[in-house]
Amino acid sequence: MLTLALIKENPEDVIARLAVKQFDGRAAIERVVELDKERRAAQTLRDNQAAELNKLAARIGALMKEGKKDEAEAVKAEVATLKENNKAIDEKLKSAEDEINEILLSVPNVPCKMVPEGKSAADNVVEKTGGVMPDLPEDALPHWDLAKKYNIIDFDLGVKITGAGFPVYRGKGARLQRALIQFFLDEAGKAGYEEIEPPYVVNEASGYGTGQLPDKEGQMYHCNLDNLYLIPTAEVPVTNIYRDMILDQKELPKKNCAYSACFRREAGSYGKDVRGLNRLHQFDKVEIVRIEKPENSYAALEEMKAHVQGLLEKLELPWHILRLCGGDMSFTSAITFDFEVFSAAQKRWLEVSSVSNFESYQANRLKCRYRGDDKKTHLCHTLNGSALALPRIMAALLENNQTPEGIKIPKVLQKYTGFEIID
RNA sequence: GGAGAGAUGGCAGAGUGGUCGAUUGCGGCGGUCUUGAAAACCGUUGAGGGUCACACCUCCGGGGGUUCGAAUCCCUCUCUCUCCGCCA
Repeated sequence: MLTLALIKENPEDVIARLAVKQFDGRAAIERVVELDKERRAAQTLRDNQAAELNKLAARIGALMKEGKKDEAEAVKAEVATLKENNKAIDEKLKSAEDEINEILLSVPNVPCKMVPEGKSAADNVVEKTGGVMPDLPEDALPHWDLAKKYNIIDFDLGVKITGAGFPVYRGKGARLQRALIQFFLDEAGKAGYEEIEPPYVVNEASGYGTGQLPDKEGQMYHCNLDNLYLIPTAEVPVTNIYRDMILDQKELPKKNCAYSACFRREAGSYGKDVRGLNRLHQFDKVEIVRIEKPENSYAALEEMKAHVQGLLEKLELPWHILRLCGGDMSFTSAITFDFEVFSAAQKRWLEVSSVSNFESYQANRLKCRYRGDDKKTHLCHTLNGSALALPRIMAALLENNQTPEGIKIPKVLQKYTGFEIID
């Protein structure tokens, strides 16, 4: 959530920046500023009364020791009236605090200055393009047909076992999945990211920490009996490693990577977007997560983008980078770059990575701080990115590399797959 | 699933109603000594709110209660650990 300090410092600027995200925050921000004034006034009052009560209590203690019971009783009466007054102030204080908190949880992160205006995905800006477009014949097959032809992914079997969106990979398909995971983890390791194997199920506190709760509650699978959530991304458990921590600045940056299966309910999805591997309820992903000092977070973001770009180049896929416009960004992000690859038989760009800087928005919820040169605590910046999500990479690889002989495996993966072609 | 124990500052671990925000040890930081380091010794070291800065206030798993006064007593919830059972 946003910090009160940022809001108080320049409410109009916050409102203006929220507008870039197509969020009308005027009422909320103005209310928070007002409530904060009320809260502080009430707090001062209450603190003073508490100080008074503390003194009286100490005096009663002293009087009791001296055996002056009557005097003590008189002071007790005084305390009783003071306490009556406190109740009203306490309630006011608590309701102001609660309301501030509630509002702050409902206000998204402000986009940074580099985020372009825009309402929807149509307004995203293509920032960079690379790779070579494959030249496929007219009768090239989409990946769901290829999956069937070579018997490497069975969607119907997944429906039988679980439901739509839970494909079964088999044979060389399963092997290719494992190869991709291994390749992505190895590359992240080489780039200095410590590998983590996190739990795939998290508690409520972790859901709040990274911002999935309360606003995206319906997107996560929930185990009612234990009140635990299936992770929609490894970002959640990995970032929550740093919840409620004060790091020494010497420990920063923290660079972690993690493979995990990801579970998403994708409520409300429909149509051609969900065909084949394009949108699943369970998929595999390698995620990179960084905890940074604020002054370094944008340099870190560029490093992460370069890392993802490098992966796509090694996989020899045609790619481009989108700078998301305000209206298409997620709730918690300050800036997001999406990487898409071109899936040549579908003739579509598919999102395979999303790299974001959350600045202090997540850190504020996580209470992830570091101690600076001034010996004081400051909020860290958190960042994460997919490096990479598997299904759409798989889709593009299958479609783009299809030949009459079979599907060619990119060179860089061959040592992981142990085969050069799926036939 | 059954039985028991526990939750205190970065960690370990005292503290059972009145200067306890908390003894002590380790760790961290600063210093003395040393060519340097280690050892030893001295000092310092929780977080949040509040203030220009102090003062002051809150926090000993969460919530509620008793009391003039609670880390300490009561209720409740959550979590952790140990043993038994089941099991990869």
